[in-house]
Amino acid sequence: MATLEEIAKLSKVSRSTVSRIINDDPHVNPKTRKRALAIIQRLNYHPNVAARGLAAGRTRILGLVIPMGVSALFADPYFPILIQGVSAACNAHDHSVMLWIAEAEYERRMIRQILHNGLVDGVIVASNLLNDPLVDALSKSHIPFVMIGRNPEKNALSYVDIDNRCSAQELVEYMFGQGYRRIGTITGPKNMIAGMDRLQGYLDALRHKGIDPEPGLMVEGDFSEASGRTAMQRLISSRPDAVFAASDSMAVGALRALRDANLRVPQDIALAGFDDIPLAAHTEPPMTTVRQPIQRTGVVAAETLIEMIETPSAKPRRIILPTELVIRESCRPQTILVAHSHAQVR
Amino acid sequence: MATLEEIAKLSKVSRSTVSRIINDDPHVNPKTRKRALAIIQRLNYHPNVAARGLAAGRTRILGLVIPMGVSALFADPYFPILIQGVSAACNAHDHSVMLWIAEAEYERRMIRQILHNGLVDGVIVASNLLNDPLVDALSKSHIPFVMIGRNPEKNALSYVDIDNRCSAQELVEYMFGQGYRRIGTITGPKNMIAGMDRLQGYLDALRHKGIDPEPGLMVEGDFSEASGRTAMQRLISSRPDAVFAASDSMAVGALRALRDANLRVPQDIALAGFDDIPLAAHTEPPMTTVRQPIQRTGVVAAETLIEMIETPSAKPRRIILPTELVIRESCRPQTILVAHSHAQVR
DNA sequence: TTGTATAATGGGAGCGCTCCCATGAATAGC
DNA sequence: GCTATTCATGGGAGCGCTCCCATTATACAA
Repeated sequence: MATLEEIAKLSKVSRSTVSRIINDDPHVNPKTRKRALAIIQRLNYHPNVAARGLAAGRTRILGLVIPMGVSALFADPYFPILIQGVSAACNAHDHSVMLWIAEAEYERRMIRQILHNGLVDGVIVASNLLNDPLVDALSKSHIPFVMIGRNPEKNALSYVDIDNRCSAQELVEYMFGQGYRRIGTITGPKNMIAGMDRLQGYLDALRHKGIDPEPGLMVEGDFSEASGRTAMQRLISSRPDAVFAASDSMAVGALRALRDANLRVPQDIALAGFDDIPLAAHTEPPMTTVRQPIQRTGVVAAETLIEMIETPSAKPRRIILPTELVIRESCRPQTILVAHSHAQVR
Repeated sequence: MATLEEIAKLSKVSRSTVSRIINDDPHVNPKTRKRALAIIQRLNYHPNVAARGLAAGRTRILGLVIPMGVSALFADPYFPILIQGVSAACNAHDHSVMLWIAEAEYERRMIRQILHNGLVDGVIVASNLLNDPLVDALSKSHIPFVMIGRNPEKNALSYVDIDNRCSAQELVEYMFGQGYRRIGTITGPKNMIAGMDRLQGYLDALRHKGIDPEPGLMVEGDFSEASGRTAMQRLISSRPDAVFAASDSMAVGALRALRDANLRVPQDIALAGFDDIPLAAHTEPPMTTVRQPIQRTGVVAAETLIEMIETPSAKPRRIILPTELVIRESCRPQTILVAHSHAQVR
């Protein structure tokens, strides 16, 4: 494995000059640069990342932390797509990504490691939990980081998010617009911000319509398909004419519960989800939902973080990405049902 | 951020002694060790990974490379679960994982980076392509690596895999045992080893039964749901009484095609898949399939790699993990159909 | 010509660690 | 009691880079 010094010797210049060349320093004679570059190419030289990190304090590595309360989280394609976005952006900006899947068991050690081993230039925290100890530790440190999903208690931190509340409100108002009146909801878990925001959006829509929320029409789930199914089974007795599930996975579960109960969608009970996972377009009937730009979220988070690392400034960056209401057949009065329309509003 | 030297000063010993302590070297007086350990704890000291990597040539970081021909690969939960397995094993063995999602666009640069930047101690390659240039490059280097899925052309390399061929054969023979006679197959793509092996298993089962393969009963897919659907549409005209799809995702697509054609499963055409993704248990009817231990594959790959790094030896490790035939309702003659049985053989 | 910017380059120091060798103290063997 | 042996520890060198300062070469104005 070649070193700077070897390249220097072969190109008959000093170590320093070669260093300037590989770091795109303008203070190098073009002829010298060209000559050295040829040698670099020929020897397939790549600077040693560890040495670079040690000397410059910069590694071009971003940390990505994914929570892992339940391993079932990976049944949902959200995190895989997010990871892919982060990775793509890192590739494009010549960075690498270090992945930590946070198992509670190793959490404390992992936090210490992330904070103190000096390997990553910054961290993306895809934890949407309230009170994440990693976020606390990180904000006390000087390491740049961005969260995926904002935290209402820590509004002074950088984040990339969507407007869960407004998006949910918009969807539920669309459902009202379709003529549904008794709209129930399957919520996300209480300790997850996104879930609570979507519930707020649902409540906003009801209030707007002058309708009092009914406890029997609001059942808690945990974003999983299984929980959606159970929740729907309980909801049926309250006789809603439509149900808004706070995630597509739960909506799919709900769909199954309705099929088991021999109820037709949307004729007997209409259904809508949230996320627009790939499956949502292929359920029977296809699911009306809110598309959130998952991959884009990853890309923007990585790019924002790199920017923060390169041009440090005190002020946190708060980014809200737009969502899109996706209208399909699961939530449409029978009379205007057209086969597989993919019209989208907003 | 504390350094070794600082810890040394505070504990009134030398840098070397502290280094021995954090590396569990036995040649240290227990009292000295205890004293220094207290300081280390108090200052929350963690050795700098870059410095360590530079000095010792070992970083305790494993690289994980995932191919990314189609971004749709992530719709399938295979890779997420694999990643999780690798990550879990790394956590347990105090290693970290560097994730590279190989986009063709950056492939060459990525290969160089992996090989030459000296950051990872070893690499796990989850590419099941024939002729992966990364595998070529890696085998010319001295970097330890293991492949997920073996490569028939490079049998001298280390890998973790399942026996795709035998598992497929066993499944198809089970289908014959259920009384089906005209069994078709939807294969994986031609350049993927796992797909070709499963096709071989199908052919083995036919030969065993003395049945000549029929071109019209073998249609190529690409492991995706969409391709399964298309393939099934073409298969229908050949009038099979059962179809073996080389992945559950394709089986799900096939199921949709059959539903569209108003054919019942398993009464009109029986269906079986491969992988046992979570969805397979929840299709209508639930899917008969072969369960492969995906997470376990990741764990074993990581552990094997760590072992290879720690005790280098010339000989490659080849590991085949067991699979399990999972019998559900999609492939069972109507007469013996019982609701939601989860019996499993082998 | 002399002086003074400016460009191009070289070399030392040092990032935080590990590894090796040297040293001194304690213990054992005769 | 004196030399071997073991144990505990210290300090130098060096991993491959970046950063800073010094030096030399070149250009341009006075």
